Amino acid sequence: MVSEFKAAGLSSTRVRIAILSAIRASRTPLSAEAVGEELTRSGCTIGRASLFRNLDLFRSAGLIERIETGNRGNQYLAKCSGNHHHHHILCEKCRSIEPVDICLSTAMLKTIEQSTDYRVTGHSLMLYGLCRKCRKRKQSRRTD
Amino acid sequence: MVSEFKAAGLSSTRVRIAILSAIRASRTPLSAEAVGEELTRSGCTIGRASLFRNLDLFRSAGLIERIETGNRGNQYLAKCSGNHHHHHILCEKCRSIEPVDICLSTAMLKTIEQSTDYRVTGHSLMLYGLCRKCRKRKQSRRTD
DNA sequence: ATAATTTTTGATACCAAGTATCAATTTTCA
DNA sequence: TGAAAATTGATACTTGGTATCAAAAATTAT
Repeated sequence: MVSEFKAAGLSSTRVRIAILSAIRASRTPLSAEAVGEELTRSGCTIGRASLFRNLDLFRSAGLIERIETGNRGNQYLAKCSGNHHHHHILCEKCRSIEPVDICLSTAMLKTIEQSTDYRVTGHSLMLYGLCRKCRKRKQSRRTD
Repeated sequence: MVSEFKAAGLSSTRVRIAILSAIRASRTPLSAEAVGEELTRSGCTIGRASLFRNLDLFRSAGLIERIETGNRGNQYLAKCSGNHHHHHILCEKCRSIEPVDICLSTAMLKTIEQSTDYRVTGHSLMLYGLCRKCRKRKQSRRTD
Protein backbone atom coordinates (compact mmCIF):
# COMPACT_ATOMS: atom_id res chain seq x y z
CA MET A 1 0.00 0.00 0.00
CA VAL A 2 2.94 2.27 0.75
CA SER A 3 4.05 2.04 -2.84
CA GLU A 4 0.52 2.71 -4.07
CA PHE A 5 0.49 5.92 -2.12
CA LYS A 6 3.92 6.76 -3.42
CA ALA A 7 2.76 6.17 -6.96
CA ALA A 8 -0.12 8.55 -6.34
CA GLY A 9 2.20 11.19 -4.93
CA LEU A 10 0.80 10.86 -1.44
CA SER A 11 2.91 10.29 1.60
CA SER A 12 1.99 7.19 3.45
CA THR A 13 0.63 7.94 6.87
CA ARG A 14 -0.96 5.86 9.57
CA VAL A 15 -4.26 7.59 8.95
CA ARG A 16 -4.21 6.93 5.24
CA ILE A 17 -3.32 3.31 5.62
CA ALA A 18 -6.14 2.89 8.11
CA ILE A 19 -8.72 4.53 5.85
CA LEU A 20 -7.81 2.63 2.73
CA SER A 21 -7.61 -0.63 4.65
CA ALA A 22 -11.08 -0.11 6.09
CA ILE A 23 -12.55 0.56 2.66
CA ARG A 24 -10.79 -2.41 1.11
CA ALA A 25 -11.82 -4.66 3.96
CA SER A 26 -15.47 -3.84 3.45
CA ARG A 27 -17.54 -5.93 1.11
CA THR A 28 -20.03 -3.09 0.76
CA PRO A 29 -19.52 0.60 0.09
CA LEU A 30 -19.11 2.74 3.18
CA SER A 31 -20.27 6.24 3.94
CA ALA A 32 -17.64 8.60 5.27
CA GLU A 33 -19.23 8.23 8.66
CA ALA A 34 -19.07 4.45 8.44
CA VAL A 35 -15.39 4.61 7.58
CA GLY A 36 -14.83 6.76 10.64
CA GLU A 37 -16.73 4.34 12.86
CA GLU A 38 -14.76 1.45 11.46
CA LEU A 39 -11.53 3.18 12.37
CA THR A 40 -12.73 4.03 15.85
CA ARG A 41 -13.68 0.41 16.32
CA SER A 42 -10.17 -0.64 15.38
CA GLY A 43 -8.71 1.80 17.88
CA CYS A 44 -7.62 4.50 15.49
CA THR A 45 -10.02 7.42 15.76
CA ILE A 46 -9.29 10.19 13.31
CA GLY A 47 -10.58 13.70 12.74
CA ARG A 48 -13.42 14.56 10.40
CA ALA A 49 -11.30 16.85 8.31
CA SER A 50 -8.66 14.21 7.63
CA LEU A 51 -11.29 11.68 6.80
CA PHE A 52 -13.05 13.75 4.16
CA ARG A 53 -9.80 15.15 2.85
CA ASN A 54 -8.34 11.71 2.32
CA LEU A 55 -11.46 10.24 0.83
CA ASP A 56 -11.32 12.96 -1.74
CA LEU A 57 -7.61 12.56 -2.34
CA PHE A 58 -8.00 8.82 -2.77
CA ARG A 59 -10.73 9.36 -5.26
CA SER A 60 -8.71 11.86 -7.24
CA ALA A 61 -5.85 9.40 -7.22
CA GLY A 62 -8.14 6.65 -8.46
CA LEU A 63 -7.62 4.51 -5.38
CA ILE A 64 -11.30 4.42 -4.49
CA GLU A 65 -14.64 5.19 -6.10
CA ARG A 66 -17.23 7.59 -4.86
CA ILE A 67 -20.85 6.79 -5.57
CA GLU A 68 -23.05 9.83 -5.45
CA THR A 69 -26.20 8.53 -3.89
CA GLY A 70 -28.24 11.65 -4.34
CA ASN A 71 -29.34 13.62 -1.40
CA ARG A 72 -27.69 12.27 1.67
CA GLY A 73 -23.98 11.59 1.84
CA ASN A 74 -21.83 9.70 -0.58
CA GLN A 75 -20.58 6.16 -0.45
CA TYR A 76 -16.99 5.12 -0.92
CA LEU A 77 -15.67 1.80 -2.05
CA ALA A 78 -12.49 0.20 -3.22
CA LYS A 79 -12.01 0.24 -6.95
CA CYS A 80 -13.33 -2.91 -8.47
CA SER A 81 -10.74 -5.08 -10.07
CA GLY A 82 -10.11 -4.30 -13.70
CA ASN A 83 -11.25 -0.80 -12.98
CA HIS A 84 -13.43 -0.58 -16.06
CA HIS A 85 -16.39 1.72 -16.36
CA HIS A 86 -19.53 0.47 -14.68
CA HIS A 87 -22.45 1.62 -12.56
CA HIS A 88 -24.30 0.70 -9.41
CA ILE A 89 -27.70 -0.23 -8.14
CA LEU A 90 -28.87 1.05 -4.78
CA CYS A 91 -31.53 -0.65 -2.68
CA GLU A 92 -34.16 1.91 -1.83
CA LYS A 93 -34.81 0.33 1.49
CA CYS A 94 -31.57 -0.84 3.05
CA ARG A 95 -29.28 1.35 0.93
CA SER A 96 -27.09 -1.60 0.00
CA ILE A 97 -25.23 -1.19 -3.26
CA GLU A 98 -24.13 -3.63 -5.93
CA PRO A 99 -22.03 -2.99 -9.01
CA VAL A 100 -23.88 -3.27 -12.31
CA ASP A 101 -21.70 -4.42 -15.14
CA ILE A 102 -23.57 -2.75 -17.92
CA CYS A 103 -23.21 0.57 -19.61
CA LEU A 104 -24.54 2.74 -22.39
CA SER A 105 -23.54 1.34 -25.74
CA THR A 106 -21.40 3.40 -28.03
CA ALA A 107 -24.23 3.21 -30.54
CA MET A 108 -26.50 4.83 -28.01
CA LEU A 109 -23.97 7.56 -27.32
CA LYS A 110 -23.66 8.20 -31.03
CA THR A 111 -27.40 8.49 -31.37
CA ILE A 112 -27.44 10.97 -28.53
CA GLU A 113 -24.71 13.06 -30.11
CA GLN A 114 -26.62 13.13 -33.37
CA SER A 115 -29.99 14.00 -31.90
CA THR A 116 -28.72 16.68 -29.53
CA ASP A 117 -25.70 18.13 -31.26
CA TYR A 118 -23.76 17.87 -28.03
CA ARG A 119 -20.44 16.10 -27.86
CA VAL A 120 -20.90 13.58 -25.06
CA THR A 121 -18.03 13.64 -22.61
CA GLY A 122 -19.40 11.53 -19.81
CA HIS A 123 -22.43 10.30 -17.99
CA SER A 124 -23.59 9.13 -14.64
CA LEU A 125 -26.10 6.37 -14.22
CA MET A 126 -27.57 5.24 -10.96
CA LEU A 127 -30.06 2.43 -10.73
CA TYR A 128 -32.55 2.12 -7.92
CA GLY A 129 -34.33 -0.97 -6.80
CA LEU A 130 -35.05 -3.47 -4.11
CA CYS A 131 -32.57 -6.13 -3.13
CA ARG A 132 -33.76 -9.65 -2.56
CA LYS A 133 -33.88 -9.36 1.22
CA CYS A 134 -35.91 -6.20 1.14
CA ARG A 135 -38.31 -7.63 -1.40
CA LYS A 136 -38.96 -10.49 0.99
CA ARG A 137 -39.53 -8.39 4.06
CA LYS A 138 -41.45 -5.81 2.14
CA GLN A 139 -44.62 -6.32 4.15
CA SER A 140 -43.12 -6.60 7.61
CA ARG A 141 -42.87 -3.79 10.12
CA ARG A 142 -39.95 -1.44 9.81
CA THR A 143 -37.51 -1.41 12.67
CA ASP A 144 -36.51 2.18 12.25
CA MET B 1 -51.97 26.66 -13.72
CA VAL B 2 -54.71 26.85 -11.11
CA SER B 3 -56.35 23.80 -12.59
CA GLU B 4 -53.03 21.98 -12.74
CA PHE B 5 -52.66 22.47 -9.03
CA LYS B 6 -56.22 21.42 -8.47
CA ALA B 7 -55.64 18.27 -10.48
CA ALA B 8 -52.66 17.52 -8.27
CA GLY B 9 -54.69 18.07 -5.13
CA LEU B 10 -52.76 21.19 -4.21
CA SER B 11 -54.41 24.45 -3.42
CA SER B 12 -53.27 27.22 -5.62
CA THR B 13 -51.39 29.89 -3.75
CA ARG B 14 -49.43 32.94 -4.74
CA VAL B 15 -46.22 31.26 -3.61
CA ARG B 16 -46.84 28.14 -5.65
CA ILE B 17 -47.74 30.03 -8.76
CA ALA B 18 -44.57 32.07 -8.41
CA ILE B 19 -42.35 29.03 -7.95
CA LEU B 20 -43.77 27.07 -10.82
CA SER B 21 -43.71 30.11 -13.09
CA ALA B 22 -40.06 30.74 -12.34
CA ILE B 23 -39.13 27.17 -13.14
CA ARG B 24 -41.16 27.15 -16.32
CA ALA B 25 -39.73 30.46 -17.41
CA SER B 26 -36.20 29.19 -17.14
CA ARG B 27 -34.54 27.61 -20.12
CA THR B 28 -32.10 25.83 -17.81
CA PRO B 29 -32.62 23.86 -14.61
CA LEU B 30 -32.53 25.90 -11.44
CA SER B 31 -31.20 25.07 -8.01
CA ALA B 32 -33.57 25.72 -5.11
CA GLU B 33 -31.45 28.74 -4.28
CA ALA B 34 -31.73 30.02 -7.83
CA VAL B 35 -35.50 29.67 -7.74
CA GLY B 36 -35.53 31.70 -4.53
CA GLU B 37 -33.37 34.40 -6.07
CA GLU B 38 -35.57 34.53 -9.11
CA LEU B 39 -38.60 35.09 -6.93
CA THR B 40 -36.86 37.77 -4.91
CA ARG B 41 -35.90 39.49 -8.14
CA SER B 42 -39.52 39.51 -9.20
CA GLY B 43 -40.54 41.02 -5.89
CA CYS B 44 -41.94 37.94 -4.22
CA THR B 45 -39.49 36.75 -1.60
CA ILE B 46 -40.56 33.53 0.07
CA GLY B 47 -39.30 31.49 3.00
CA ARG B 48 -36.82 28.65 2.69
CA ALA B 49 -39.21 26.13 4.15
CA SER B 50 -41.95 26.87 1.66
CA LEU B 51 -39.52 26.76 -1.19
CA PHE B 52 -38.15 23.32 -0.41
CA ARG B 53 -41.54 22.01 0.60
CA ASN B 54 -43.12 23.06 -2.65
CA LEU B 55 -40.29 21.88 -4.83
CA ASP B 56 -40.76 18.50 -3.28
CA LEU B 57 -44.53 18.61 -3.59
CA PHE B 58 -44.31 19.62 -7.22
CA ARG B 59 -41.96 16.79 -7.91
CA SER B 60 -44.24 14.29 -6.21
CA ALA B 61 -47.11 15.64 -8.22
CA GLY B 62 -45.12 15.29 -11.42
CA LEU B 63 -45.20 19.00 -12.16
CA ILE B 64 -41.44 19.36 -12.21
CA GLU B 65 -38.40 17.16 -12.40
CA ARG B 66 -35.57 16.99 -9.93
CA ILE B 67 -32.13 16.20 -11.23
CA GLU B 68 -29.83 14.91 -8.54
CA THR B 69 -26.53 16.44 -9.45
CA GLY B 70 -24.47 14.65 -6.86
CA ASN B 71 -22.79 16.51 -4.12
CA ARG B 72 -24.17 19.96 -3.95
CA GLY B 73 -27.85 20.64 -4.16
CA ASN B 74 -30.36 19.44 -6.67
CA GLN B 75 -31.63 21.08 -9.81
CA TYR B 76 -35.26 21.55 -10.70
CA LEU B 77 -36.81 21.98 -14.08
CA ALA B 78 -40.19 21.99 -15.73
CA LYS B 79 -41.44 18.72 -17.07
CA CYS B 80 -40.93 18.52 -20.78
CA SER B 81 -44.00 18.29 -22.93
CA GLY B 82 -45.37 14.83 -23.50
CA ASN B 83 -44.05 13.95 -20.11
CA HIS B 84 -42.64 10.57 -21.08
CA HIS B 85 -39.56 9.17 -19.47
CA HIS B 86 -36.36 10.66 -20.77
CA HIS B 87 -33.06 12.10 -19.65
CA HIS B 88 -30.94 15.17 -20.11
CA ILE B 89 -27.58 16.26 -21.31
CA LEU B 90 -25.90 19.14 -19.57
CA CYS B 91 -23.24 21.28 -21.20
CA GLU B 92 -20.21 21.28 -18.95
CA LYS B 93 -19.36 24.79 -19.91
CA CYS B 94 -22.49 26.88 -20.22
CA ARG B 95 -24.75 24.57 -18.16
CA SER B 96 -27.38 24.57 -20.86
CA ILE B 97 -29.49 21.46 -20.87
CA GLU B 98 -31.26 19.50 -23.56
CA PRO B 99 -33.63 16.60 -23.26
CA VAL B 100 -32.29 13.32 -24.54
CA ASP B 101 -34.93 11.09 -25.94
CA ILE B 102 -33.28 7.82 -25.23
CA CYS B 103 -33.41 5.45 -22.35
CA LEU B 104 -32.23 2.13 -21.02
CA SER B 105 -33.86 -0.67 -22.98
CA THR B 106 -36.11 -3.08 -21.18
CA ALA B 107 -33.72 -5.80 -22.26
CA MET B 108 -30.95 -3.99 -20.45
CA LEU B 109 -33.04 -3.64 -17.35
CA LYS B 110 -33.85 -7.32 -17.45
CA THR B 111 -30.18 -8.18 -17.71
CA ILE B 112 -29.49 -5.99 -14.72
CA GLU B 113 -32.20 -7.64 -12.66
CA GLN B 114 -30.83 -11.04 -13.50
CA SER B 115 -27.21 -10.25 -12.78
CA THR B 116 -27.82 -8.38 -9.53
CA ASP B 117 -30.92 -9.99 -8.07
CA TYR B 118 -32.37 -6.56 -7.43
CA ARG B 119 -35.78 -5.59 -8.70
CA VAL B 120 -35.13 -2.40 -10.63
CA THR B 121 -37.60 0.31 -9.70
CA GLY B 122 -36.01 3.30 -11.35
CA HIS B 123 -32.87 4.93 -12.54
CA SER B 124 -31.34 8.29 -13.08
CA LEU B 125 -29.13 9.03 -16.01
CA MET B 126 -27.36 12.28 -16.61
CA LEU B 127 -25.27 12.91 -19.66
CA TYR B 128 -22.50 15.47 -19.73
CA GLY B 129 -21.05 17.05 -22.77
CA LEU B 130 -20.33 20.15 -24.77
CA CYS B 131 -22.98 21.92 -26.75
CA ARG B 132 -22.20 23.12 -30.24
CA LYS B 133 -21.55 26.71 -29.24
CA CYS B 134 -19.18 25.74 -26.48
CA ARG B 135 -17.32 23.36 -28.74
CA LYS B 136 -16.72 26.25 -31.12
CA ARG B 137 -15.55 28.70 -28.52
CA LYS B 138 -13.63 26.07 -26.66
CA GLN B 139 -10.39 28.02 -26.84
CA SER B 140 -11.72 31.46 -26.01
CA ARG B 141 -11.69 33.08 -22.59
CA ARG B 142 -14.42 32.32 -20.10
CA THR B 143 -16.71 35.12 -19.08
CA ASP B 144 -17.40 33.84 -15.60
C1' DA C 1 -70.15 37.38 1.50
C1' DT C 2 -68.83 35.72 5.88
C1' DA C 3 -67.60 32.45 9.12
C1' DA C 4 -65.56 28.14 10.07
C1' DT C 5 -62.29 24.88 8.66
C1' DT C 6 -58.31 23.42 6.40
C1' DT C 7 -54.10 24.31 4.32
C1' DT C 8 -50.08 26.89 3.64
C1' DT C 9 -46.61 29.95 5.02
C1' DG C 10 -42.37 31.50 7.12
C1' DA C 11 -39.47 32.53 11.20
C1' DT C 12 -36.69 29.99 13.77
C1' DA C 13 -34.06 26.40 15.21
C1' DC C 14 -32.13 22.39 13.88
C1' DC C 15 -29.41 18.64 11.36
C1' DA C 16 -26.01 16.23 8.41
C1' DA C 17 -22.37 16.31 5.26
C1' DG C 18 -18.67 18.51 4.09
C1' DT C 19 -14.92 22.58 3.93
C1' DA C 20 -11.56 26.22 5.76
C1' DT C 21 -8.18 27.50 9.05
C1' DC C 22 -4.19 26.95 11.30
C1' DA C 23 -1.22 25.43 15.08
C1' DA C 24 0.69 21.03 16.36
C1' DT C 25 2.33 16.63 14.83
C1' DT C 26 4.18 13.41 11.55
C1' DT C 27 6.64 12.17 7.53
C1' DT C 28 10.21 12.74 4.32
C1' DC C 29 14.62 13.23 2.67
C1' DA C 30 19.16 15.40 2.53
C1' DT D 1 19.40 13.30 12.73
C1' DG D 2 17.22 17.41 11.95
C1' DA D 3 15.19 20.86 8.94
C1' DA D 4 11.66 21.30 5.53
C1' DA D 5 7.46 19.76 3.80
C1' DA D 6 3.24 17.47 4.33
C1' DT D 7 -0.47 15.90 7.20
C1' DT D 8 -3.45 15.97 11.05
C1' DG D 9 -7.30 17.37 13.91
C1' DA D 10 -9.85 20.74 16.83
C1' DT D 11 -12.78 24.11 15.83
C1' DA D 12 -15.71 27.00 13.48
C1' DC D 13 -18.17 27.56 9.43
C1' DT D 14 -21.06 26.62 5.17
C1' DT D 15 -24.55 24.53 2.49
C1' DG D 16 -28.68 22.20 1.55
C1' DG D 17 -32.38 20.70 3.57
C1' DT D 18 -36.05 19.43 7.57
C1' DA D 19 -39.07 20.04 11.88
C1' DT D 20 -41.99 22.96 14.55
C1' DC D 21 -45.61 25.74 15.17
C1' DA D 22 -48.08 30.13 15.43
C1' DA D 23 -49.88 33.30 12.03
C1' DA D 24 -51.80 34.02 7.51
C1' DA D 25 -54.12 32.61 3.43
C1' DA D 26 -57.12 29.58 0.83
C1' DT D 27 -61.08 26.73 0.72
C1' DT D 28 -65.65 25.31 2.01
C1' DA D 29 -69.94 25.55 4.04
C1' DT D 30 -73.63 28.62 5.26
